[in-house]
Amino acid sequence: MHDIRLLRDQMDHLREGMRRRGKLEELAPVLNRAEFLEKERRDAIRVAEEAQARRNKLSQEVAQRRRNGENADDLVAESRKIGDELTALEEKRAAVEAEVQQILMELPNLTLDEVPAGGEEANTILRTWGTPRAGDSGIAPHWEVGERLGMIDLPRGAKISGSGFIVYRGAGAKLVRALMNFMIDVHTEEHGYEELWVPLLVNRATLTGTGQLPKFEDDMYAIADDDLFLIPTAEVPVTNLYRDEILDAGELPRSFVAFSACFRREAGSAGKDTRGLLRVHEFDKVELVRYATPESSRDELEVLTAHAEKMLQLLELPYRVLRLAAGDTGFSSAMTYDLEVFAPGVGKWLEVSSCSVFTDFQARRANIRYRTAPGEKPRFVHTLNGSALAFSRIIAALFEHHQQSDGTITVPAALRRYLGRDTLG
RNA sequence: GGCGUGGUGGCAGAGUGGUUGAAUGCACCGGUCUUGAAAACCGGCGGACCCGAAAGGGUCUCGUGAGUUCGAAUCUCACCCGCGCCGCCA
Repeated sequence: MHDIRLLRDQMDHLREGMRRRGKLEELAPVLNRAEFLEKERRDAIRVAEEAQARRNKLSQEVAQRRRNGENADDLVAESRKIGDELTALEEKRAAVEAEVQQILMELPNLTLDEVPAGGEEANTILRTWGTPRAGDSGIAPHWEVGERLGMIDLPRGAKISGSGFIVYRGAGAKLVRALMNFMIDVHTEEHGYEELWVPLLVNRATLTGTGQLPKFEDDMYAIADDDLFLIPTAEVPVTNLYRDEILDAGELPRSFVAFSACFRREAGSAGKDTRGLLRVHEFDKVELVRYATPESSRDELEVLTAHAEKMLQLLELPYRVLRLAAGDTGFSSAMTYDLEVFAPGVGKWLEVSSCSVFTDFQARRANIRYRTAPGEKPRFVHTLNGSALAFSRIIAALFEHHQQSDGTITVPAALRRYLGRDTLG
């Protein structure tokens, strides 16, 4: 969420930000409305507070007179009149505030200056690591390998839950467990992250904090009876860990790693990547989250991204790093790098990580602050997160990139001790 | 799920309708003292918002939201959360 003060003195900045995301046309009327409402809001506050101040004074005089045994009926009558005024003023203030708040909650974050304007076509490849295998060299797609080797069972996943739900079995199931331990171990032991294990069901306040609500309710699985939602990513519970708290400057930066299942309805994506493991409703992921100061957050994005890249290097999977253009950058993010790994069986680059800095956008929503020094005013922290990594697509890439001509799969060295073998199949 | 009980500032803990944003203690910050530190003493010390160039002034905030009242931390109702016991349960 943006600072409401932007509506007073930085409307141009706000409009420019929306333009870079390609949303100005859509949002211009909303921005104008918000600018007007913010003026109304402050006006209503001022008038109401003046009335309240008058009433408070009268109440004290009433108390004073009563103590002296004097009559105060006239003051009481006047005070009551102010009370009626206040009720009306409050109503107006609440209505205006609710509307401006609603608008503010649904405006995407401003991207950093270095983020190019434009949509997906304006994304740029920053660097590539490793050598992708040719996509036409007879490499079987991961679902064929997985089924042939008895490691994934898509028909039964569909039977149990529906399409887009996977059953891993045998060495495939163990691979999931191995990936989890491997990734968490590297991040805790080599990158200094604190390990967390978090709830998969969260409440509305939590989802509002990270930006999924109110705008993206339809993208999530909901438990209506309890007003809870299945998390789309561990970012949600982890970032909200310190919601409504004030940290000491000495505690920053803080970094957390958490494994979780992730649930996505993928509303509106019917027909895309329907085969195999590429786009599913439930997948597993190891997520990194960092809390940083505003001064360091930009640099921390590089650190975070390097940590995610490290995992791909250890898994010996060729990948490329994309700088997303403003229009392709997520709602809450100010700048995002996507990591894409090449899967030669399907001949596609697969997004396996998205590393973002959110500036104070999430922190303001979630009210996560820190104090630079004792006695100083609290400031909002900056939050970052990135997948490191998303399992199902990584498994697809492992099955395809490390596929041998005899149909077996070579296990990357770093993963062998977790899996207990160096070949699958 | 049932019954009971409780939610006050960073923590502990007073306060049951009127100068209470809130005693007191601890913690924290500044100062005096000290070679230095500790102790002692003095002072300060929640957050959000509005007006203002600033100085400063004002409003809100005692789990959340409604209500009673001229006036609510204090009274009423609903909800949320904690704790205890019972029930159920991986």
